[in-house]
Amino acid sequence: MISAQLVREHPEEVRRSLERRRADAPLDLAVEQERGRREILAELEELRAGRNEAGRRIGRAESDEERQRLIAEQRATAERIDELEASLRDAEAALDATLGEIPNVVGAETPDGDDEDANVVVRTHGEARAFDFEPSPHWELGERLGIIDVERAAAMSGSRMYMLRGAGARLQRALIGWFLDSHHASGYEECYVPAMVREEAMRASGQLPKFRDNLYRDDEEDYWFVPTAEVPLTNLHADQILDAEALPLRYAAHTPCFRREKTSAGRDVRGIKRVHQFEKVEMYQFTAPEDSGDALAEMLAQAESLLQQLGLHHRVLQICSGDLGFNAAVSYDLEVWAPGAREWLEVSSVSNCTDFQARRANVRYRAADKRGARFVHTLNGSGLALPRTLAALLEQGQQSDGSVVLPEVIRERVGFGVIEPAG
RNA sequence: GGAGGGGUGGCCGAGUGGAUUAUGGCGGCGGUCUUGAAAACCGUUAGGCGCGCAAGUGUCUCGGGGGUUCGAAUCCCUCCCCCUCCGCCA
Repeated sequence: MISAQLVREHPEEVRRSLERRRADAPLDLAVEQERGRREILAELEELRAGRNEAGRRIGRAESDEERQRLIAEQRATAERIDELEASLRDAEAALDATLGEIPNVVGAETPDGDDEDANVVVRTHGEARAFDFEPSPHWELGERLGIIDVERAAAMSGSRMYMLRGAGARLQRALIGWFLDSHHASGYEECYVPAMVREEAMRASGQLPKFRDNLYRDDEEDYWFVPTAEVPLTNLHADQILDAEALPLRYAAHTPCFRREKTSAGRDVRGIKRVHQFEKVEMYQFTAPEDSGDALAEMLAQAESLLQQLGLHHRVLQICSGDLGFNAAVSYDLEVWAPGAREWLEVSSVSNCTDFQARRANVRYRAADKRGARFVHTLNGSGLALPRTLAALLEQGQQSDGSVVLPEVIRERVGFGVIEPAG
């Protein structure tokens, strides 16, 4: 959520940001609602001050008659205060809802552009391997090797579900452990977190109300299934004031991620690229505002190093203004090459959300020598999403004999170096 | 699932309708004293929103929300969390 203060004092800055995003949002309405809220507040506070003063006099009243007279005087005021309090509640709720429709202010370093075609390839690592045979897509490889079973998963759970078996399941588990160990070694505190959270927590991280359509929830109780570990990690410090010396706080967590994918019906239905349930390791940081730029670069490098060590051909994209996520001011995507499917797969998105998410979650910090509390900056980055990483490993590592050779770095951990075709 | 007890400032803890601008203690910070420190004593000790150039000033916050009342930490409703006991359970 952007601040009401920004809307009031620098609406032109927000307007420019919306133009850069090629997005429409009710900025003018927010400006108007913000002004209306203040008008109500001014009258209300004046009446409250009068009431408090009258209360003191009533308490000190020497005779019962005087007390009754003073009380009678207050009746009309009390009614007006009730009215104004109701108006204020409505006005604040309306303003909050309107502000909730406005995306984060685009970062200065984010390149301008209409849509994903304008994203900038910052760098590419490795080269597409030359095959002396026709490389297969991962869904064919997975089935042939007996390690991805879409059919049996669909039988029990429907489309966009999959299961891993044998070497596939073992490889995924090894990767998750290795990712977490890498982040731990780089100073990220490993966390095991709830994958089900309250509605309030979904609001704090900004999933609600805007992205309701993509979330699963329990039918009877107030539990929502997280679409990413970003949700619980954001909430880790919700409503707290942190010590400046404690920043940056860096966390990593592995969770299942649940997504309805309602808005992408029909897209990416083959394979395990877009599914309702998948595993992901997520990195997260809370930083002082002045440090979030460096933290973004560090987090991006951390995610990239995993792909480099895995020897996967990949590229780094800087997301342009028109393709930027709602919460983000600056984002980079990491895409790995899938030679069988002949497409780039997004395995990580690393974003600086500045104070946008921190304001919703109410995460602040206080510098030792300064008064007051300011919102922290939050950053999140996948490190990494498992199904697509797995798909790229299979497609890039496939051999003419149908086997898949695994990268050196993961062999000891997974316990084998080659996945052989099933008998 | 059943029965009961709780939630007050950084921490502990008093307060059960008005003089509370939340008693008191601990901790933190500043000061007096001291060669220095301790002790003692004195002072200070949050956040949000509004008005104001500022100094200030008003208002809200006693787990969250709503209500009763001229007035709520205090009474009522509701939700959340913690603790004890019983049942069930990996």
